[in-house]
Amino acid sequence: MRTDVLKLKEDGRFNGVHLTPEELELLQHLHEFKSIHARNVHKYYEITSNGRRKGNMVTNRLAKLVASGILFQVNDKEPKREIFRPVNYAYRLGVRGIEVLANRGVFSHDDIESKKKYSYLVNIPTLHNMAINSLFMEVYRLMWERGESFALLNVRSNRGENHELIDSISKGRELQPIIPDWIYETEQRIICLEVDSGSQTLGTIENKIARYNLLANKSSKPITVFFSVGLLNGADGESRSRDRRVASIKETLKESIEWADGLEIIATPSNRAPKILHKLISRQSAIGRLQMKNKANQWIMHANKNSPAEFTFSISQNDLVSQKLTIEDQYDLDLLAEIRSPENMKIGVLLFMEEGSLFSYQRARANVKRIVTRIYETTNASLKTSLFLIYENAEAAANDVVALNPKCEIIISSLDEVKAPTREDGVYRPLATKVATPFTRSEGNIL
DNA sequence: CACCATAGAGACCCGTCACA
DNA sequence: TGTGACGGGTCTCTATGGTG
Repeated sequence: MRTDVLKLKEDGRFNGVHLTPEELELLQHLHEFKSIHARNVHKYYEITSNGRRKGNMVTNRLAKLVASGILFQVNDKEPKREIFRPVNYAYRLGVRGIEVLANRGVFSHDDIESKKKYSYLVNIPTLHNMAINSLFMEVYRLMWERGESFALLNVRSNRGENHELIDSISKGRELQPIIPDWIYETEQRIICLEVDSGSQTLGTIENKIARYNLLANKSSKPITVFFSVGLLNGADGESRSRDRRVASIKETLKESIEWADGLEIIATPSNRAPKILHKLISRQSAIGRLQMKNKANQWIMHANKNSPAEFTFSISQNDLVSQKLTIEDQYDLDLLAEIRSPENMKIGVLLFMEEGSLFSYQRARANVKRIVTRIYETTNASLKTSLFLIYENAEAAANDVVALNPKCEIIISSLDEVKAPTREDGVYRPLATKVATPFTRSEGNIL
């Protein structure tokens, strides 16, 4: 017998109903989102039932909640329409749902009447809002699978305009107010979500980032701006243009930009957004420069240990290269490696990369330029120097959009791959996925 | 009189089906 | 995805009557 359900009685207007804790939480999300597309409500039930409830079972349950006044169903049916069009359904809080939340202290009892009065204005979510909500649900799924919750992680999830940071800035009038599509606030950072359908000009994006930069200067907590590009989550037809859009957002930022302390910018295609966002939400602290150097060092060690004897990977002792390429600024490389085989030798400029990170991208871009201008153009060509972009895992390495022109050799690798470098056939392949053109990659030898 | 055990009625839950 | 209908199963409420 469940003792954690909230029991509501039949009251003349509405049927009685028992609400589970998960359903009460759903009501809170519904309060924040104002309305949620039926598809996403179904997703929520599927997640919280560990996949047991789906399809009609959920529909039935929702009908129950509607009959008991907890939810209200909205749709975009049109009375007379000859052309068939699938009907969209969405749910918002019903009158009793509003009362339940007030009783639980989500908002004050004084607000009940106005909320009831204006709830009819809430309609089917727009595509844009649906995308924000879909992303929310996918992050929720990842959290659920790991036994996490917003409460446990101490994360607040809010509509952008409801956040006091945005409030205080708008009041001061020092800034044209900027309202994120959504805000996730963790103990460590404030994540401002921007869902990008590609309709804004790059100038607008640039302007937005500039304002976030100012905002970050005023905020006591580090700010992460998260661009999720694309409205449809799984659709592949979209993916090519999505990658290009991500690339141009990343390219927007000039190298000379002065980053505010604690400002971090992420740009990613929407299909990768849930994983990256979840990592940001659940991760306790950001990766600092020392850790990046450490990761690069790990890569060298694992690569050396797991490669056949004729290959050696070591930290470079070459002073000449080191003097030319090590520049102590924000784009500085993590480590210089030396890779040797009996016949060959190559210098690797190692950067630890985080998927989606604009900062990582800028470092990569700056280091390509450094290799070209400081090595290729000023020393004799016998010294081969390549840029190595090292990711935490193979998935991140494969999916990050790094649309660079390979003016020098750019090799994509990951810690995963050097930890377990042999494939099924037992043949060691020096892992070398190379950037062929900004949007294509090829396989090749490491030397 | 306060308290407890019990049993039946009704409320609610869940999954399934056909069909729109 | 939705609606409406079905039916078995569980839980809750309440009336009733016995007991110390």
